[in-house]
Amino acid sequence: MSSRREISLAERKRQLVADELTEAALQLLALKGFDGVTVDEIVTSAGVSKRTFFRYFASKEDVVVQFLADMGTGMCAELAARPAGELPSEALRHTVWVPLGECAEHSDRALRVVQLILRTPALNARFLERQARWRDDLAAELVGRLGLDAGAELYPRLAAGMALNAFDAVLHLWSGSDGAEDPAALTDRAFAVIAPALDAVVGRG
Amino acid sequence: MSSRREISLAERKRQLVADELTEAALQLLALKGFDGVTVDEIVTSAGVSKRTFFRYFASKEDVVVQFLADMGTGMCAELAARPAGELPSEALRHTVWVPLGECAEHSDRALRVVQLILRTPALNARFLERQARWRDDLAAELVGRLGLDAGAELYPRLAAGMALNAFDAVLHLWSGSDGAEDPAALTDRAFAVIAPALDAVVGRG
DNA sequence: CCCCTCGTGACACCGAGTGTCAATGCGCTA
DNA sequence: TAGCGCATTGACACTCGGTGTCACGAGGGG
Repeated sequence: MSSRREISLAERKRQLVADELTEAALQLLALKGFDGVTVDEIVTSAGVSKRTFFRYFASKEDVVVQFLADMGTGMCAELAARPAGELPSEALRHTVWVPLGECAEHSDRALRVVQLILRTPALNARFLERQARWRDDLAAELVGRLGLDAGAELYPRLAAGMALNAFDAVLHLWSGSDGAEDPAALTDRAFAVIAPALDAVVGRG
Repeated sequence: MSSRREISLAERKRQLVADELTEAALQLLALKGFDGVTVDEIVTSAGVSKRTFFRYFASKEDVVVQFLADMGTGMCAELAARPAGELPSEALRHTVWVPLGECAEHSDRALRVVQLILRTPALNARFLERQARWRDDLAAELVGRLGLDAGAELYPRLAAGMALNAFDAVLHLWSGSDGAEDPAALTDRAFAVIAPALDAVVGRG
């Protein structure tokens, strides 16, 4: 009977350590910048060993970028959940709004993290890597969604790329304005620009 | 009178060392993969010290990505050189074709390098970083080109992003097909998809 | 009560990247 | 031709990110 509890307990312990680590890391990184903080400082502040840090995060960048990990899966799930008949531009706009809405919600912490990521080359690179993975997932979802044959590999990839491109632009403008700009309005304006390309395919076939 | 010659000689020596380094690196990397080769192996093969390597390249990734360095400046120059009245989709299609055409030209070496970059996460990340810089440059060029005011920051960024997105998609398909796909045809098809969004702005104002 | 497993810390180690300094080569000038 | 100045290089030590290994302790099951 303890197997369920044991797993749950272990899971909670893991989560506890992970939270402690991210908390310590985010505080130090926001204070001294990404390159100004060593992993040893982080683990000393969190009270664990360096080896343990790398058991929880694959790299020093990961402790920041992991913060946005579930956004990708959330986006893909949202796209899968959109009604079948919806226009691509509408479906993708809602899809991209999932992580953006989260940012707007806890704008206090999210803004600092996003600004740290966008102004730190190493973090930005990791972020772009992650976006590339999201794009592939969204493209695959689009193929199934629109019933395209496997030969038409160009449109889904471009459509997913355009959506994430809009996502990226909104994030930059929001971060650059220190949160003054409204993400929802920016998203609407961005999708107004790209919608003609997104929806042209349904008009042609 | 020797100042010109001296500079020229020094320049040529620098170029010689750089070429030797990239040559040795590319050969080893193509053979054993990015993570399977250390910088020490490269410099031993090239006959210089490790310190010298890092005087020529900022990082181990750079020795590969630098291979595509002038592509960015070439693209920006091409966009600046396009006729003023040209539609954005046309101007950007020619812009993106500059690096693609180079790839198609020396497809033997370019293909191996591109494949190495796209399948190596660390190299891919650097490549995406570089693309982000290109996107900013292209966006700035578009602002001047279309006479947009500084307030409309959304369209130029999205347009440049879409163009580079198409560039990236073409590169992936070309690389994934081992060079079998025709880059020119892929580029045309990709821009046929995104053109409605690219040119909508001139129809509206 | 013993065993087994899992998480952790400690330690050594590798590889990327940097700072520093001495030596070398080369053009220039007296 | 001798000497000066500048740029490039090699050698070395060092920091830091990241990994492999092992021994230890806690906790749970037989």
